[in-house]
Amino acid sequence: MRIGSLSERTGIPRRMLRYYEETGMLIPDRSPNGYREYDEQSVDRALQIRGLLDAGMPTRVIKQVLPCLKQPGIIHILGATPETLGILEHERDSMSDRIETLTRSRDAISRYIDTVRRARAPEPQEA
Amino acid sequence: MRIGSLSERTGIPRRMLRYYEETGMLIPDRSPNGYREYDEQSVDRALQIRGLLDAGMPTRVIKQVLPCLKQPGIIHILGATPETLGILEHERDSMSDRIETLTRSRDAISRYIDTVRRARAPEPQEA
DNA sequence: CTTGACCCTCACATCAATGTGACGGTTGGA
DNA sequence: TCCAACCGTCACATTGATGTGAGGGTCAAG
Repeated sequence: MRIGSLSERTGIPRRMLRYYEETGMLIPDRSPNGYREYDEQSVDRALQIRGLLDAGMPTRVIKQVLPCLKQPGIIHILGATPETLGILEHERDSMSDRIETLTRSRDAISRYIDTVRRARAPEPQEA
Repeated sequence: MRIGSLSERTGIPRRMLRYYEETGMLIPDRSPNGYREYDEQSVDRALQIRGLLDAGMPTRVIKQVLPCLKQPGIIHILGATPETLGILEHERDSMSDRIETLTRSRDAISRYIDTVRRARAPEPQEA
């Protein structure tokens, strides 16, 4: 599919899909006329990128991390230098930290919401 | 304590602590001479802010979310308009999304690391 | 009183992620 | 043929989180 369809299906602006290519995170094929041609997989991949960016992960890291998130067999072990491995481990740990922080905060927010809800609508009210 | 100590104890640059104040996320007292005076609580609070920023949450949102993360009793329900409540719920949901994305990715990375490790350092288990 | 280690504000610089738009090519249908 | 709806690159603008440094107060110890 072309960039417009992918954009529509993912909700990610064209500009950003081009940016993803520029940073090496998501590189599409090219039609003879020069148009970007994305395969079906790109939908998931783009959304994954979107999610990681939203979670504060820089493109530089996403690029390094993405190859591990492929489904079909792990054939790309070859390219794993010890250095890359170290980076990945560090990244895994910092992701765990983020997850913890986010989880703690989210739970606190949830409790807060519940409390307010309970304090506000203990009685049956009429809309 | 003053900004230097807080900076040292949290690892957060002075510049950023001032920025936190500027954005309304962490507002210290002031000594008569104009110096910022932080209380003990500020340590946790600053780290919390740091964590949420790292997790991609913008200051604008952190500012709105922080009041819910206080420990001592929930006396600040009063200021909770239905609008704020809506924002909080939305934020809670988007945090859950981020947590999911991060967790999925982290687990994938972990599996990848394990696989590479195993392929690289054959263990005396079952050859 | 001087010095050194703090602190202040202000303002500009940087960097990554985005927005926006100019200018032009491709293609399919009225 | 011509237009509309796509697509391309290029390049500048913006925004949020930071770095950096200039110019100047505060204060305790020597």
